Amino acid sequence: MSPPTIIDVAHRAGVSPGTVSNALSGKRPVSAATRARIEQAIAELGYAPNFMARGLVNQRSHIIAIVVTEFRDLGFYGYSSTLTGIQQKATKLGYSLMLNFAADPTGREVLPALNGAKKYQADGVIWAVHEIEGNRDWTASLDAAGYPPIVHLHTRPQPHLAVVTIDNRAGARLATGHLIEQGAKTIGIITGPLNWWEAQERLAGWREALLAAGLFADEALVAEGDWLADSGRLAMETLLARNPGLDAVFASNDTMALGALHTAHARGLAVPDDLLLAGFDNTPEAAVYWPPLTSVRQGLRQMGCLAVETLHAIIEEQAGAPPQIQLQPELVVRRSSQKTAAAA
Amino acid sequence: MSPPTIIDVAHRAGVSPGTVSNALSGKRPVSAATRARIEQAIAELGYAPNFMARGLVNQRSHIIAIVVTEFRDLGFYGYSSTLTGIQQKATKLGYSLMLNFAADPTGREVLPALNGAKKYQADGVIWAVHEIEGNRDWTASLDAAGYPPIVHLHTRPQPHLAVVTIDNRAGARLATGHLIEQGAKTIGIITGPLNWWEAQERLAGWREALLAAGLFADEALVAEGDWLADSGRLAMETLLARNPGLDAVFASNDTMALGALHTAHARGLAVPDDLLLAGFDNTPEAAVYWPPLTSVRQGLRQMGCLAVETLHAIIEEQAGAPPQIQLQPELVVRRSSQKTAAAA
DNA sequence: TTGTATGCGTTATCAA
DNA sequence: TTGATAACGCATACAA
Repeated sequence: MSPPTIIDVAHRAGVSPGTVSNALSGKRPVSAATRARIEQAIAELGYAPNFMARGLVNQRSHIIAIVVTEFRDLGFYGYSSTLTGIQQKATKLGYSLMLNFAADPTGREVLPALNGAKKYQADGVIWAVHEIEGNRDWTASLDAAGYPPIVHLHTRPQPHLAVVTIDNRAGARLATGHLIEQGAKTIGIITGPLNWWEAQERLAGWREALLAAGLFADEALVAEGDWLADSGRLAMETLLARNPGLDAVFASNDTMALGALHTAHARGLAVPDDLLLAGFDNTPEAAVYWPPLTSVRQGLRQMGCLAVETLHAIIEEQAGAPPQIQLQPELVVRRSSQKTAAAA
Repeated sequence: MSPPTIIDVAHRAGVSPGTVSNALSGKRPVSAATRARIEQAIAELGYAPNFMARGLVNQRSHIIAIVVTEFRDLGFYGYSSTLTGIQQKATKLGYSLMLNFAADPTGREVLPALNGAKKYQADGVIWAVHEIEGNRDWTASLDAAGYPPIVHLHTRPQPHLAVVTIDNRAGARLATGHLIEQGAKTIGIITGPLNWWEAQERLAGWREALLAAGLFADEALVAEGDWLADSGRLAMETLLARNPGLDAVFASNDTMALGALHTAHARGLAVPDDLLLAGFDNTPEAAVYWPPLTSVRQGLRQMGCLAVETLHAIIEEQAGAPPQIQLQPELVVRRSSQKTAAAA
């Protein structure tokens, strides 16, 4: 009843288990005749290797553990896109993926997730929890020995960590700079939760772009959201109430931009004629918002790929100092930010 | 350098490995004194059990493999929501999650994904690939022996399979019936790709509701989309062109409804005053569309929970005949479908 | 080119 | 209540 083992195959093929192992791995030569007999036996028995046993002796599980946070987070556009990139590269390199969940994104309770990876002897970990306040502090105090190597996503580059991330600040500069070029003078920002590193970076990018253009980054132009659409709706209300001359808004993600559009519609404000708008993420839906939304494209799939490649290099001990990779986003211009464009 | 083993702990605590194992599992009594020494040794060494070794002897990996399809699919609202439910229940029952990808959603090439689960001796599989044409046919011919038990999602109930699914037809009936109640006479539908089972079901539900109300389900009222927003935009164009009297549309998911709204805006059609609209999924964004979208809520998180519970029962051999669970969706009414409602 | 023996970390059986 | 030993399925060093 239990699945066939390498011993069953050996028995049926009339050879020793070691020979079957060699035939499968190709590490030692096996004669064509016996190889054929072995392959036939494998086919007849429906044998498949047991990776737990193999991992036990090899000290190599071929598992990459991905750590994300619970609840809504997986629904964020970012995760699914990143996961796709991770999956593709992982498959190519022969890794399987294990999904672990950190109980609380803001929490320091990282050990359960980390131990989840350790339990199954994961070869490496991709830490995809967004940096929020001190929730990366554990990296400094963790006794790295005894834990698999970790590649960090969505966090600020730090010399002692392997990090693959996106230049959020540059992205925000791109979007805000574009709004300035379109003639906007009073440009508000809807930020993410400001205890998120990425939200801070996007805010900083907005500020940098304004200063570079000689505009004043008034605090009244900053409204904090929580990444969700409804908070974008409210933040837009706030911005409009506080800034009579508001002529453009940069929303720190597309979903909040959708909320901002809602408020604009409700107030009878025409986008882009009365107000320019840009978002961040370039979700597939952004192109179909009304009006279509200018947004910042992050190379999330590529980031996933690079994370796996980086991790693989570390696992294979081909990496020197912890790699620091920062991807540059690009701006996708659509109608929401172009006053002069004719309606389609 | 290698992580501490149970033998190291035993050595340090001055007991035998078996005793340490018993102390950890609680399967045999251990004296308080030795237990204390063992726990101290564990803490000092930072010992964590090796589940691969444990799984090898127990023939129980405590792994549940989830099979989804590549690319965009994970971005669909459904998967992330379902995954959350799966994760919560799995953690509660002591399972870890492994993520496998079926190369092609329409393909019959399921063995790679299934073997991915088998390689790591997964205790069970949650097959979350949407049913498309014959992509479930393999279930009939698969030699179940040698594979872990499977619970199927997003597929039609079938006696020989364990299935947890949602009554898509009832959901579509709910939405369409509501549009009829609101006074609509000529109700179009934007379907998903019609080789998807769920798309067919939602179409059937629309048809049933129309017939029940004595309305004619004209083929001209059916426009096929591909679940993505842009296809909703185009389908809406088609419906408007073909049906001059069109006064309501049921979109088979919210994303396509967003596309439909886009077209309505572009054509200067007011929703809900000129045209009623309803969607399916009740994504978090639907409440912030302009106007807020009436939609069908599926209990996806609950579905994920139930899938794990069902699988667990089968693994523990507490299940009799393959369970067939069908969840009932509910309608969430918002402004897009209510002609009489005052604007908020 | 192939067979034999040992060990990976753990649990279970048996004896003490 | 505890210790010794075998076994899980596989890969490898060594012998043939």
